[in-house]
Amino acid sequence: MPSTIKDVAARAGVSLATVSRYINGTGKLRPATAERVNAAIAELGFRPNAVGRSLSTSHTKSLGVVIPSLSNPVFSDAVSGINEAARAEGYRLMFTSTEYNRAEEVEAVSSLLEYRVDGLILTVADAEEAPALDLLEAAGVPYTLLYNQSGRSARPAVTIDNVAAGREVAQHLLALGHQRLGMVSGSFSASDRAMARRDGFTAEIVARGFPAPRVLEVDFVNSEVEEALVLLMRDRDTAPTALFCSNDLLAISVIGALERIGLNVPEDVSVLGFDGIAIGTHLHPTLTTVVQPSRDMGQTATRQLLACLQGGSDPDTMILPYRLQIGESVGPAAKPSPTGPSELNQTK
Amino acid sequence: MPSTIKDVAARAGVSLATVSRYINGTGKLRPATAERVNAAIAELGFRPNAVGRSLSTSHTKSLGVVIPSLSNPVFSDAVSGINEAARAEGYRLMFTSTEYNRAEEVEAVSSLLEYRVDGLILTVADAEEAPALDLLEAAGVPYTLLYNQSGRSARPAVTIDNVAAGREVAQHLLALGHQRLGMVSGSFSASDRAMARRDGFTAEIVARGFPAPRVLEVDFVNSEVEEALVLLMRDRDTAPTALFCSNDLLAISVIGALERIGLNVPEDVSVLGFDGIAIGTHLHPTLTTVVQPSRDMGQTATRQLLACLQGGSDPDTMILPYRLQIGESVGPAAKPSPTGPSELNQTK
DNA sequence: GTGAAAGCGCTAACAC
DNA sequence: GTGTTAGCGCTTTCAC
Repeated sequence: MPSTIKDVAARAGVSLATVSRYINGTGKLRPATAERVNAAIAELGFRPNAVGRSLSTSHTKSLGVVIPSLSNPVFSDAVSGINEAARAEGYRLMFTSTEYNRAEEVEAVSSLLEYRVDGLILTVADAEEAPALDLLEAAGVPYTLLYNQSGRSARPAVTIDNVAAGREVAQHLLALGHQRLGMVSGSFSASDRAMARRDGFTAEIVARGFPAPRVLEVDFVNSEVEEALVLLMRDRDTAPTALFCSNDLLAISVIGALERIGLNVPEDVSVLGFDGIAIGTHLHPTLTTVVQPSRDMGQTATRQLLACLQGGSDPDTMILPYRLQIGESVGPAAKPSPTGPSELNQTK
Repeated sequence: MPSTIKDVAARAGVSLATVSRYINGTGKLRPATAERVNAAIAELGFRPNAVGRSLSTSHTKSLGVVIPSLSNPVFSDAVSGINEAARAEGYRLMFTSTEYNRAEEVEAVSSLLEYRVDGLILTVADAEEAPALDLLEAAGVPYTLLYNQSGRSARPAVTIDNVAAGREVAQHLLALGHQRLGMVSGSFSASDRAMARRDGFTAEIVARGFPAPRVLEVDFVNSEVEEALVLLMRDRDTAPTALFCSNDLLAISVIGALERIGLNVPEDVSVLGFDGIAIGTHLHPTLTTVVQPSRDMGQTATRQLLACLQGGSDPDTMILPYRLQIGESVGPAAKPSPTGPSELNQTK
């Protein structure tokens, strides 16, 4: 139904090739010709068909984006950055969220490959074990990982040093006098970065001669978080005095659950998050967290990928800086109460 | 570089048409033939080129999505819903966020039109005055608005009744004894729904014989919010005792600013938000807000649009239910303090 | 400076 | 059942 280059050519009394040249600015047109073409285009409301062009040029000027979820601001911020950087270079985004479903990863990538995106940016569950990435490599389509901890597999990624961040979190907590530390994480199998944070955290604690942290792996459902926490915190004399959460959303859940079971943050337990989502500074207590430059990471990944598309080289891994942001949710270790441990769940 | 149908045909010793039929399941193949084709596809790692198919069929199985920003959970939730519903029907998403920039709206739509998306879902600044939509209509590409208050222009939309919601907010506040009400909104020119909420809010208040609310229109920058609030709240005897914010993100800013200038929520001022973003229930005080079924709205819009694509009919407007959710950020009107108005900014 | 024509990968008549 | 062929809308040699 929309008009084609052919219609424009007929109307302007020139050939297809001339119209094409006019549109793409390739080759010089006599001013008079250009004017006639221009007029024809305007009169017809002609809009070049990118599908035809893509078939002909074998590139689509579009990028695939695959992320686990949009509900976490960490990802939506990154996508904002991707969007901005892509648009600046005239690229469109084909977007998919997998909802943390690994099977979706390969389905999404397959589909994006059929659409012949020029490159992709993605966050997968586990960069070491990702059929979706193998697919991409087999297809020879450039991509760059975002957030993923691409360990020994050496896959191109824009990320932070999650292990170092985990260590720094441990140091911070230890420096505040906490001796019994714990970690609460979402499913490790859905997040290689959570694993890396745990590894750094644990390593540092052990290296300093403290007992390895108790690690709670929870399915991200509120009720389950609360249940698990009741168990973990039952005996205040042995329970952790500080909890490192693998991400801010989880930290927020944890703080809520803790308060519901009668524990105050940070007086009774300190809670530290990860990601640095904007809302963290508006909470009470404000979140202490490791902030990742999400938007910037998205932009960087995109620019890098785009550079490779023009240049031909393959993307490299880039480690961006993180920053420990001090909030109110972490305090100094409480001195053991002289009157003995306080009771939990006094409501009953 | 990737293999084509032709390669597969050659390898399987059949014609292009046969391979095409196999892929699309159109027409019957002799089992033996099907097997050979299947083997050839596997051996070659063949993946059909959607660009070629689109050119041939003149549909792309892709939907355009244009929203103002991903930073507001209201939009990222909607996009999640869109993503889910689209994927269920085998459609891909071409995504753009305009960052509340109206010029971007038409640029995004133009570009999406070039890519020949089969339909679009979008939230524009103002549905009454949107060149981007005129473009779409001229092109005859089906679309449906999301969140927009498509007033007399009768453009197809999936939304809630923002006017009624505004009225209900007013009733709620009035019922709690508040007599001087205020509203804080982002730029009205960037949000027809904010206008509608204000209109309903104001109309109800005036209809009940109370003075029209003071309306603050702020550019969404924290410092500006605080400044404006200082002015508005200077004289506690005449200042509003309850503030209706046009969205939750703004409400959160407002609560923060209020506390910074020494006013407690809800003791000194009640604050009511709009949208029902998930984080609202984790704040202190928890947000009282009008919740929109964002994810559901995204899904509904998508399903409706998709139905039209198959059916041929044009999308209709659907008004979904909203729900006033009571939180702690709104309390009963404070009795005038017997000792006179409290001082502001006592910190200095 | 401009035109003619081949071809990008696929689908859909239309034959056989 | 399966093959042939003509496009879909565009870009791009290669002539002129």
